[in-house]
Amino acid sequence: MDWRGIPSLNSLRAFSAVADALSFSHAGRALNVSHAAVSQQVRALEKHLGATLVTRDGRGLALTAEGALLATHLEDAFQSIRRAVDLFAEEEQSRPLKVTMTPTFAVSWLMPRISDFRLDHPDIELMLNPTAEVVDLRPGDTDVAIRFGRGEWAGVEAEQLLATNFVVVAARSLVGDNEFQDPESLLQFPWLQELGTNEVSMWMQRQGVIAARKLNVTHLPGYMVLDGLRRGDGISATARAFVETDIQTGHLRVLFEDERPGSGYYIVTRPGMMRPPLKAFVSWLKRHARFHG
Amino acid sequence: MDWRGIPSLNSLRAFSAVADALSFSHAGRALNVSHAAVSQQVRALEKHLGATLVTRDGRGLALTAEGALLATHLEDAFQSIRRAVDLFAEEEQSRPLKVTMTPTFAVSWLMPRISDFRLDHPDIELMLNPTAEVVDLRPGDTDVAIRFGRGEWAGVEAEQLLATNFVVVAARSLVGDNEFQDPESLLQFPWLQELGTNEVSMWMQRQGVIAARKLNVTHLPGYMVLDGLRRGDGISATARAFVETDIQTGHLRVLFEDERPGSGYYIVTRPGMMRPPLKAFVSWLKRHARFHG
DNA sequence: CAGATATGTTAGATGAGCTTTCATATGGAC
DNA sequence: GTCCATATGAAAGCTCATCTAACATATCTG
Repeated sequence: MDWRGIPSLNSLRAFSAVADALSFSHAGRALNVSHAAVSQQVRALEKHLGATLVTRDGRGLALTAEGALLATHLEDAFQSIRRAVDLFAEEEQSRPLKVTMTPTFAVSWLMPRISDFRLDHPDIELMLNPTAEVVDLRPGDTDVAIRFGRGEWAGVEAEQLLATNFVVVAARSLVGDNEFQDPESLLQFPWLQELGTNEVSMWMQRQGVIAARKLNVTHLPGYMVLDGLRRGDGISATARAFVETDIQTGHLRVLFEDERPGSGYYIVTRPGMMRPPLKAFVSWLKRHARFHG
Repeated sequence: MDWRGIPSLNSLRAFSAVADALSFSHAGRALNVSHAAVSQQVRALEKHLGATLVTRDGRGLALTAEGALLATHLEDAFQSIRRAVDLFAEEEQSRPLKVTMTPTFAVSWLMPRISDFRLDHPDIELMLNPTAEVVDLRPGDTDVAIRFGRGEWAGVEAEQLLATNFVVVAARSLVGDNEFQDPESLLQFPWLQELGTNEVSMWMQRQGVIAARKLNVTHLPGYMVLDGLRRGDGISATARAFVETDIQTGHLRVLFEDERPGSGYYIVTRPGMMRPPLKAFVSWLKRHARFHG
């Protein structure tokens, strides 16, 4: 595209509005400027093109033959722009909002609240992708991820949604009331872990327990881990917030707790502008985190 | 057309240029601005639309899916504008230049010089309309008129091309060497006058000679009047400049001369901008009036 | 690693485009 | 005709959108 020789777009717009309204005053109102502004723009355009586009006869205007010619083509062009922008906005508005998160978060936090969001924003189509995999936030693909961590990811924006520690918990029915000083002493019990993750063995390694191979781990879909944990099928590691109630009632026991500052679930988005549905979702998340813990 | 909600046209243009060049720097060069200007415009557009349009990765850019969508439609729209402007300019350039003038002026002044104009501007198509009728300068129709008078016409622009008095002349062979003190004494001679005009009787009335009906007038096409005058077929009234040579040689005699300030031939155009071919013609006229009288 | 070539970001300059104001022109109501 | 409502025209001056300048940073190439 060669941009040379094209008159100021604003003057073209002004003229197009004038051709439409056949009045500087009306055109000015349509463009939200004064009649004088429109008049000046049109005169500038006439000067640029070296031709008379409108004839002024006192009150009222008329297009010259040349003006009419230019106007018809310009009208098409500006309507193309209109359409382009409208189409874009519509696309932005209606494209489903893709959210990814861990299955545990989905089951324990998001699903119980999600109908409220659908009620608030019936026009926003949600696509939830609960998966243990860390999904790329590619533009045009996933809009937002909810991840556990300390908010220290490069190249993305992270805002804490839920502050909670990472805990190793088990049903009292499984481990009784014994005190466990040493993580190694937990190797005697069966463990539950989400398919495709290895948080347990990583935690063990962090604690200095090397014998990961000795672990008796049952891998199962993420949404089943908490149920198994409560039933006493095994020990597991999870965010404390999701089992807080069970801990309070004494049904579950906290065996070890990672107390690292900043631990919790984060809203992770691409840097830059958020499209309206994403904005709505993020602010809904934050509102619910404040009110309902 | 509803103009609300459309982002700044300049930012749309900047983005379109970026989408085309896939580089702020190149786009800036194409738009004749700095890379920073383009960058800012695009960022403003992203803010307005609430979406990320381009991803910056160090050196080089890439459009997001949304950006690509918008860009394709915008490209069409801006090319429409391009076409509209180009078409207009072409039309302006190639539409024949319509000129009207009196037949006398055409024969005596314009035709002897016109081939020079065609040589200078072979691309400009000329349409000459030599007629006694006073033609309206309607936009899109007649571009310029050459009229005799004193430059006092309302609603048009008039610039003197040729200063010359209005004279009543006759061949010496017709009227001899007698002195004529009184216009009335000329009634004895035959008169020549252009078809469709009555300048002679109007001149008579201005001189206080009422008996217009007594005039012996031969009406003939304008381009034949001067020839008849020189042959001695009758007295006529005309602009002095066209018969100056005959007067100098003594072949024609000036019987009366209207010495009113400002008398002459005028270039008469519509107020406002002149399209390029008109500009070229007018300046050619003035150049030749200066050099060749 | 140095050099060339991108983009990012900010502060500050500039001018396109605007509003304001007053003058003028026109048409309709009376 | 006069008055009033509603146009455009022209000029002065303001202001904010837009640009440049300058420097920092990132990436590819030789």
